[in-house]
Amino acid sequence: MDDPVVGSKVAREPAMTDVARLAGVSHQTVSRVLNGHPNVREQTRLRVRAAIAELGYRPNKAARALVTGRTQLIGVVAANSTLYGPASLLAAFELAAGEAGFAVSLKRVRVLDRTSIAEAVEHHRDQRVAGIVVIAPTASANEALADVPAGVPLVTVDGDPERATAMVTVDQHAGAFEATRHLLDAGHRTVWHVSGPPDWFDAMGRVRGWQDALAAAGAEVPPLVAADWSAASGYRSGQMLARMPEVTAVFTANDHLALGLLRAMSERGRKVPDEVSVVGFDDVPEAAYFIPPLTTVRPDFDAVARETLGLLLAQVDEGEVADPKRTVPPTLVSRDSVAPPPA
Amino acid sequence: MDDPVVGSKVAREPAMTDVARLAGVSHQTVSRVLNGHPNVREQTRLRVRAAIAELGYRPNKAARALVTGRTQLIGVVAANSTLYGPASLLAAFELAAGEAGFAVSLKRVRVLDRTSIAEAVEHHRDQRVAGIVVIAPTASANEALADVPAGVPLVTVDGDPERATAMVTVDQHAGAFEATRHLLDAGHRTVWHVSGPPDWFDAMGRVRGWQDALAAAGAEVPPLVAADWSAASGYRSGQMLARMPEVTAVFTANDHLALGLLRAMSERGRKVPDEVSVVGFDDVPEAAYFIPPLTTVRPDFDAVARETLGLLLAQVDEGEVADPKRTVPPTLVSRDSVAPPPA
DNA sequence: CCCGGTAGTGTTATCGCTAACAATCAGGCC
DNA sequence: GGCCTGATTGTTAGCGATAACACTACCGGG
Repeated sequence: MDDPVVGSKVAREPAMTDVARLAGVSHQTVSRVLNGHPNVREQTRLRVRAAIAELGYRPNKAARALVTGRTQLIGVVAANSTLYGPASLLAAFELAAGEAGFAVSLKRVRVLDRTSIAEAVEHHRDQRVAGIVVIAPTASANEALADVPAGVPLVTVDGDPERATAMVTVDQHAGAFEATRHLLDAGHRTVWHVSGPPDWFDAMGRVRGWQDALAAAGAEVPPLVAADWSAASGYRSGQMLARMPEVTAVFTANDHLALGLLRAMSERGRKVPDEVSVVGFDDVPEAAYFIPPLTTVRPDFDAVARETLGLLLAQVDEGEVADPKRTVPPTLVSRDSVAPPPA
Repeated sequence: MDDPVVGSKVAREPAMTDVARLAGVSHQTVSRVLNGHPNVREQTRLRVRAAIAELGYRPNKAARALVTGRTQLIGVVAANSTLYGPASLLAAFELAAGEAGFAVSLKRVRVLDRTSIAEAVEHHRDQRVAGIVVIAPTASANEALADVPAGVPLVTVDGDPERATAMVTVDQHAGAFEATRHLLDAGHRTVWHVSGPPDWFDAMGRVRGWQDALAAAGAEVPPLVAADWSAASGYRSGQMLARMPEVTAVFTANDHLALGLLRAMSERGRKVPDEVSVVGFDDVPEAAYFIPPLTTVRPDFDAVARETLGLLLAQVDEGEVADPKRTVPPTLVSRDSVAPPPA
């Protein structure tokens, strides 16, 4: 007897016709009220609203999507990564999209290769999403985007700055430039760089920013120390750099590399910042509690998210956008890991 | 002239009838092929598949959802947090769901309060999701779940262990118990604990595991040091504990607390692990590169994700599940932050 | 007084799919 | 041969919304 039955049929979710019947109007009028159509008498509108409330009616999005051919859904493709940058970006975007009334359908891929990304994009197209956002920080992801047919609103985040398509990125070059100049300004003759993986655009942008800052200052460009994003590789790089007395300043491509480097320096007895200065990138929440507190570059993920959403919605509404590339400058956060070089 | 037109009508996405016409069958037969219905002749099946491929046909999910009343969508509600635990859980779940053929619709909320969660759940119900997963690690989130009407398949992750509803959690108690016992086994007379925020179930479970391990060993229970999850509060707690010579072993509720604590110990000249042993919780990727490498407890997020998905799908298929609570035990990862107490 | 315009509302067709049932055909059995 | 059975396929009727158009008052102007 617990089954919700009315008469002989099982109760189902109320539909527009149920509301219409209760309010004594046609279902079309209910639709007009729901969509804010102007030509509905105030009194009718109120009756319909009351009926909606009474029945607990909720519009069926599938039906609407079927007839309009659109959804209020944004598809996001991201790597299965908990790296701080991508994860923060994702969270910021989901929040921004949600607050703009869009649902976010997320597809994680194990690897950012052509097949996976193509599949994820197809998956979203199957769902008839309004637009797609791809977090594509690697070269392989970039290639995959070539396969995406035009006509689908699509914004790339953290992708290849050379691409002509719609894209939003953190200004890696400016951040790295500023980090490097900050170290030079402290009096260091040059700055070493521990870089991220070479197939990441973020990493490459930071390398170029570093190089350009050195060049602008007329400083010697030391060999690049290639690593990945992990504390482990930062540690290995640090073990090498710690043995070289001429190394007095290091800019690492992210904070976790810096963490590993700090440990290597500490093990070798090289004091930071007295003997070696270090600047990171990302400003992870715990960076202020490294030993010593880390000077680093903070990207504005909220701004990237807002720009991304704006660009995507502009494409949805207008089809094409004139200048579809946005760059968001990061800021330097100064803490205790930078000092003048030893005399 | 660039518009894709055929005859006098603008080309639209091919529908089932287009496939049917090309294959010389009825649209229903196409539907049967798509849904793997048994009674279709092999030859017909092949003709239909060929037509599908030729047209690049993709089924319209909105139409299917409309008629079946179901979707292949799972709604997830999560806080807008980049804390390692919740973020990893989320990523693992999204991947698992995706590989099981489900799309994930994600709704982030700024705060885990009653209103936000209720709204997020409504949002998902509007979308007619097949089921909902709420990552509800705090007391406030737990309250909000009381408002969710029965009948919607729903699984809580990291929620209140006392709740009777479907839930999957990391076994906080077991992890904390093991961490504490590991320190006692090393010879420490007792173990101090720096806890997470008291409104988090994770934090409370870890506190109880710690207490029970001390009680089981007949060790004295020192006062609890209450903190939040941040390295900052770990640092503050560490500044206090570093001054107390009787403190030789500390279990922190997560790795970032441990990081802050390590820095405070280092500043005060208390050597880890020679004078003070430390165990964390989470096994963040960089924990192996703390100074010293951190012994910690590693939750199995992939297993939690799998259990969650399994439980949710079981509810979708069977309505009710007999024993809807799953606990996933974590494992201790031993590194260099634990040693016997100083003589 | 008739006409056209406009506000407000209803009627009907349609989106693309699945469910239910009907129709057809072949083979086996009496 | 006629009938039953099962495999295969087609026909029809919705699902719940929007779009297009039709209809009814009511208004003012000629």
